[in-house]
Amino acid sequence: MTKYQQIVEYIEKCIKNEIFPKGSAIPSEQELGAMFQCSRMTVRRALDELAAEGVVYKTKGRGTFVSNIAFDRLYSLKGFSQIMREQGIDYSSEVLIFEILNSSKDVAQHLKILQETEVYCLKRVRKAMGKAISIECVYLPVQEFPGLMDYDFAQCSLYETLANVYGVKIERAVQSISTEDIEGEEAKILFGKKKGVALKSVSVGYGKNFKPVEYENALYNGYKYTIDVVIKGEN
Amino acid sequence: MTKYQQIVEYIEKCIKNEIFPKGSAIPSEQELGAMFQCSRMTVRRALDELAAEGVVYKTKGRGTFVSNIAFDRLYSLKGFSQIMREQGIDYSSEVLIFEILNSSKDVAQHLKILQETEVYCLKRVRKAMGKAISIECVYLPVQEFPGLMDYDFAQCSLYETLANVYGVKIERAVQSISTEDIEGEEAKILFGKKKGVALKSVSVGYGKNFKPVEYENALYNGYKYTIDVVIKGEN
DNA sequence: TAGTGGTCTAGACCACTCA
DNA sequence: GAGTGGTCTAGACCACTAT
Repeated sequence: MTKYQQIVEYIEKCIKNEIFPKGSAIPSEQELGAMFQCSRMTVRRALDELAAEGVVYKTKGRGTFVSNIAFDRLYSLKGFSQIMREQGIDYSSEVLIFEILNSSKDVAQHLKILQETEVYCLKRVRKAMGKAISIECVYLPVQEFPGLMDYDFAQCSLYETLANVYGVKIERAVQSISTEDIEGEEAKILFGKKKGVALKSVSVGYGKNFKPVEYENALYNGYKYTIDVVIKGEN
Repeated sequence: MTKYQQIVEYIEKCIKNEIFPKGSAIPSEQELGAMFQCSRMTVRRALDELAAEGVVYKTKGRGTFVSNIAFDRLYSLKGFSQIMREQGIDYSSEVLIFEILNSSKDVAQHLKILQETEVYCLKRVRKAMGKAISIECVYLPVQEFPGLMDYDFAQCSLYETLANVYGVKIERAVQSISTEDIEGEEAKILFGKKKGVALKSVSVGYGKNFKPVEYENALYNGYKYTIDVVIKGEN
């Protein structure tokens, strides 16, 4: 573990234990440098990281202060399983479709691949406490993830499988949210009715080299579920 | 302008002019240091900023490369006026309510102020090309923004007024998106019907010291309008 | 083996805030 | 005027990638 990571951890711990209470000043860069026997640049590296996360904020000429709000480190980009597990919610997934097909124009465009290229199509119903929350359909290029069909995604987390088995982590995603009239099977699953208005999310997840990894199309019961987002400004 | 900002600008310009094409390696940190007559640390400061924005990505032992996707620098956090202007869309706003009232419990909690504290309530209809897109209701503490009633927010951008007049910039926001049944006046404005299902956005904007600045409650016609979001991972 | 980015040092000068 | 964060230097060693 590097020195600046140690400093980050130390400060996070102090904030959590309220040794550095919310709104208070933390030790100056010089003091921290003395504490950790390191140069000021190393301390700055740590503080800049904490400032980018919103844990602290800096004011020139005054000092560095603990933020009054604790944002989640990464609000979304977690995947359903992780979010549910963290919140201690009893969840499950039901696989409706898992197959290989030739990509449509829409899917190909979003994944930046040629039309008719083979893609996995994984359609699942997400449930929390036994009730359907969303119907989610994910497309991934077969070429990038050979052997994905061996996994049972009623049990496995897709995000975790991509990360652990293929070493691919979603670094960034672009999501568009709208409403959509739905009926038939989907309406029945989400609302228990013949027709309804769903919260629709279309998103593309990008990997390390900013190459599209997954294209996802999800319908939520927007009366029971909200999509939460943290939006960050410059810096 | 600082040196690292000059380097950032130079690289952004080269990428835009395709002097550094997408996917290609940009000059190494040493080379850039020689070009700009500066130390490697200064170059790194510039490259780290570009990497955080997703403009370039770095790989240890290989080099720094131009990303294949260009994300907007700040996707949201712009406010309605700015987004519309950037996209060249003809827009307008109609003020339904602009008054000072004592904050409800809900508003007080989100703004982290005492209940019954005076807040501005600004309710506007947002229109693009003459058609209503959203009904937006913003609450701001009166104490922080004395004299706000002097402005006509049918014409002025709220975000720009906060920034230019009061020096307050929204640095971060948390937004929750869901669906909501609406009827009466609101349904008539958004859908031209007696009833409808709207895309509902509840958000809190935070300023420099992560103090809540504004609490906003908006209803969108989710059939005509989508909420777009960029979600970033760690780093 | 040569080149790259990742980490780190021990200084320096500046603009800013606050008493 | 003392202290703070913002910027910058001119080196250093390391782990990693490529050939």
